Amino acid sequence: MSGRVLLADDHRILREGLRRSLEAQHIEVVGEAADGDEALELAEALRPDVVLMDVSMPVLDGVEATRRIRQRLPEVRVVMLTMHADETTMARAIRAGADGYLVKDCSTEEIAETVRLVAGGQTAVSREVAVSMLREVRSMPPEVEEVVSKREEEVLQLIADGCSSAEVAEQLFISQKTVKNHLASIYQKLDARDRTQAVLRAVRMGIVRLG
Amino acid sequence: MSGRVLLADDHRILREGLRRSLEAQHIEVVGEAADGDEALELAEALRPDVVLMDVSMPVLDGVEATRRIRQRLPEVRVVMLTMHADETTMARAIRAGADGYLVKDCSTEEIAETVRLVAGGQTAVSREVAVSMLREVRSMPPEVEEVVSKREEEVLQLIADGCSSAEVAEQLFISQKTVKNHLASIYQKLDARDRTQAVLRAVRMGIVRLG
DNA sequence: GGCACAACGGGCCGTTCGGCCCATTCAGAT
DNA sequence: ATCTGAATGGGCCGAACGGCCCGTTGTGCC
Repeated sequence: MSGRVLLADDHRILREGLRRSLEAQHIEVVGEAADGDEALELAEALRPDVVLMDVSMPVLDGVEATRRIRQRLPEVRVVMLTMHADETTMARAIRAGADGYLVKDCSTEEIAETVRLVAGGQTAVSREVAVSMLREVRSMPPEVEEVVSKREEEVLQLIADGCSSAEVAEQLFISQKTVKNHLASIYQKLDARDRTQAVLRAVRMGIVRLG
Repeated sequence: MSGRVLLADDHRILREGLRRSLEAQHIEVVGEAADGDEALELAEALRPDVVLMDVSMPVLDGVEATRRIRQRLPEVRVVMLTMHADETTMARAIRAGADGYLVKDCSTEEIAETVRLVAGGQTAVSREVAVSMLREVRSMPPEVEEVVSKREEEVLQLIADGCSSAEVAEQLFISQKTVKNHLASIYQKLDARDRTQAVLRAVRMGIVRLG
C-alpha cells in the first residue's frame, strides 16, 4: 500500500523535487503532468492510486481537473497542493472531490504520510488547512459557492465595474440580449430585482471585488 | 477658572449624576438641556464656558448643535460625550468644532479635568478616543465627509436598501421628481452615471451601510 | 439686501432596463 | 437515449431611469 502516484504541477523543478522526496519515502511516482489536461489524460492511462495536484495550472485548473478525474475515475484519489491555505479555493477543491489538501511548505514526510493515508482510503489535510477549514465552516452557513454560473459572475463583475448592459455585451463579445438573459438569471438566483441590488448582494457574498 | 458648565443630554438621570459629580469637583453647572435645540438656546442665554454635550439627542443631533454653537458663540467651548469611541462620529464632532471628546465610562475626575482644560483653552480627549483618532487619521487621506448632503445620504441609503425611486419618494414623503433630482446631484458628486455606481462608491466611501 | 445652496417640485424626452414569450446548441448527468 | 442546465440569441412592451429645461421656498453667509 505504498501507492502509485501521479504528479501534476506546472513547475518542473517542483515536480522533480517531489519525485525525489516521495521516492526516498518508498513511494512510486508513475508519471508527471504539466497541466490539468495532461493530468486528466495520464490519470486515465496510468490509473494511479493518488494524484498529487497543484491548484493553479495552465490550460485546465487543478480544481477542475480534480472534478473530472473524480468523476470518470472514482477509484483515483486526489491530493491538492497549494501555496497558501486559501479558504475559498480549499472549499472548491473539497467539493470537487479532493481527499487531501496540503500547503506546499509542509515537510516531505507530511506529504508522504498524506499520500499513504489517502491511498488507503483516508482523507487528510495539513494542520494549517485544518485551521482554515474550521473558520470556513463556522462562517459559512449555506453553500455560497456556485450560486451563479461562471459567465454570470463575469457579467456581475463588469456591472460592478461600471458597465452598462451594452458595454458588458461588448466586453464579452455577446449580444445585449444575452447579457439581459444572464442578468435575469442572476436576479432570480440572488433574489434581486435590479442590477443595483444584484451587485450589492454579490459584493456582500464575495462574488465580485470592488475597485 | 473652574468653569461654568452647561449639560446637554436627553437622559435626566445622567444629567443629574454629572451635575453632582462636577459640583463635587467644584465645577459650577449653570444649566441643563434635554435636546440639541435647548442646548443651543441655553448656550446663547447663559454663555457657559463649556457645554458638555451628548452625541445622540432628539430634535437636534449633538454634533449639529455643536456646529451651530461654535458658529454663533465661538467663545463657548464644547466637549462631546459619547457611549463608544466611534471613529466616524468622532471625526464629525471634531470637524463640527468640539474641543473635547469623552467616552461615558471614563471617571468623573477625568471629566472634570477635561472641562477645566477645555475651559482654559486646551483641547482634550479620552485615552480611548486618542487611540481611535490615530486609526482615523492614518486611514483617511482626504476629507471623506460632507461630499453628499444629509438628504442625499438618506436617498443613497434607501437605494442601497433596495428601494426604487418611487419607494424612496414614499419613504421620505417627497415626490419622485425630487428623488431624481437628488440622484442627479449625487451622480455628479460621486462621479457616477447610474444608481448602481453611486451606491457602490457610497459603500466604498462608508457613506452607506449594507445589510 | 443679496448671493449661494439645499430641498422641494413640474414637464419633456430618449434610452435603458426588466419581464415575458420564444428558439438553438452543446455538455454533462441519469 | 433522454433530459437538464448553461450559454447563446430574437422580439415585444411597459415601466423605470437619467438628462435637460425650468420654477419656488427657506436657511445660512457675507
